Amino acid sequence: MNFLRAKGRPSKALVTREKIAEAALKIIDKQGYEKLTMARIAREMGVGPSALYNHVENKHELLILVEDAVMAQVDASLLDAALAGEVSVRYALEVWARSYRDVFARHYPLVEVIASTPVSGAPRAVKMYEKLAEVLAFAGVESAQILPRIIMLESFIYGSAFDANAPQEIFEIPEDGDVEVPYLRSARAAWLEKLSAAAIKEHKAANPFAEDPFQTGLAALLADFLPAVPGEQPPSK
Amino acid sequence: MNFLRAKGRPSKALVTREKIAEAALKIIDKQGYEKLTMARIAREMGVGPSALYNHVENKHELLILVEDAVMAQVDASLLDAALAGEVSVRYALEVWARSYRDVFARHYPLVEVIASTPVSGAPRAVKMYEKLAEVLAFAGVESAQILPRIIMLESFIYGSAFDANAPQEIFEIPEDGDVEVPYLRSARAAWLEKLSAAAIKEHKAANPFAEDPFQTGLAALLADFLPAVPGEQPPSK
DNA sequence: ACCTGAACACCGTTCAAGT
DNA sequence: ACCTGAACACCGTTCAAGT
Repeated sequence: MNFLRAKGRPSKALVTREKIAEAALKIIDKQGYEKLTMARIAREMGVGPSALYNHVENKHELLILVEDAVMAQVDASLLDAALAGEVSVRYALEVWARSYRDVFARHYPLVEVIASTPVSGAPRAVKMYEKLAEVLAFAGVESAQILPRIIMLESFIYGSAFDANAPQEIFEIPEDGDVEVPYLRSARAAWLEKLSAAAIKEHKAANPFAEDPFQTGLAALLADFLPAVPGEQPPSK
Repeated sequence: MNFLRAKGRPSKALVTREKIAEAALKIIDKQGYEKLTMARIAREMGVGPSALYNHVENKHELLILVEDAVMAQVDASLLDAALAGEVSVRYALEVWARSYRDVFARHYPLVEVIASTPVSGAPRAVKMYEKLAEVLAFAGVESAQILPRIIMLESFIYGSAFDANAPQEIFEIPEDGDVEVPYLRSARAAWLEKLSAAAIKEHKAANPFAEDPFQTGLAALLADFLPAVPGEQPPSK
């Protein structure tokens, strides 16, 4: 692979777990997840593919490394602000959730990894969950309810990350179809008309159709376990 | 591959799209998604792998076939009952959503396929969406709100399907870790204690921890856009 | 301990040849 | 139109050899 380096152990380690995550993220950003192969990651680092196996057990473990790095991109700064009493818990969780969804919309192949792997392998993910648990406790959520509320929010966020990646035409039905779908067709037309007026041109998410479902759902889930804040305006619908 | 059959076109087609989906589901049920390869599907049908390419463009298109077959396993019978006025829309959607989640918890690798592929390629999925749109219209949801409410529910269902597959120990943190996570640890302990009393032994879902987040979240999302039914008891928390 | 380089058992997919 | 069978360009992973 590398024609300049002799065989055998180099005087200084060429590969580290941090450098692997870094190289992987570079490839993901530039070429996408389909191109994320052991060979490409190794090439990006200037070593042979087998060199990676001195630092990770297999590709799944490598993806956990990437997951943890991606987790650190989530904006959890308002969670601290909420603990300091500077913003409401409701608002802090809304901003956090939106950032979480946006980050994993770009990295949706990792959702399966996070959802199926013990968090303990991803220290920065653990840190985020710890902060979240603290915020919910601070907000008065009873102890046994903290984890199920976090999981509830996360489930919605993960699903919404997928939805944000959906093509705009996902609910488009060709006219010539042999089945009649009048309700679906008119529902889509009505929504499209409403959207084209406002949200499409600003398209906050990748998919403008993803905005309302996420915003409305998030507000409903938060309202369910957070006490209403007096003087705060209710989420606009 | 098959040593008994001569080359060339057989008198009767050996492969059809229906048979492909059938063979794929058989493999998924018995060996799981990791083992779902073109070669194995072909082998199950007694043909060579390349024979499949006369019926599907590529593996992704094959997965859409599977998706559509799996969609048909979702229990949508109560949606009809709701339209007939036999049960409340709320209850019908709850049963539908639970079935949907259970089915795709078993088939979570398909979630990415559904979420990223136009529904028009999956006729049975279209049928389900049409029925859903009709039910929401029947319940008085305004036209432009029907599709965003469906997507909102679906996002939560997909995320919950992943969560149902999570290992029980996903939030377990080893004692010897170098980071302190007191809030997360006590939140987990409190929930575990509450759960072990009741839900663990009956474990409706694969993962008993998935039950409360799903039930509570679903109720909150439904309550947000369905008018309260007088005389119906509110969802127990 | 940590690299190289060859090798292995698979993947999905293509395509000429055949009826 | 629809199959076979050989082939291709990859995959992730293993392991002896080397320092």
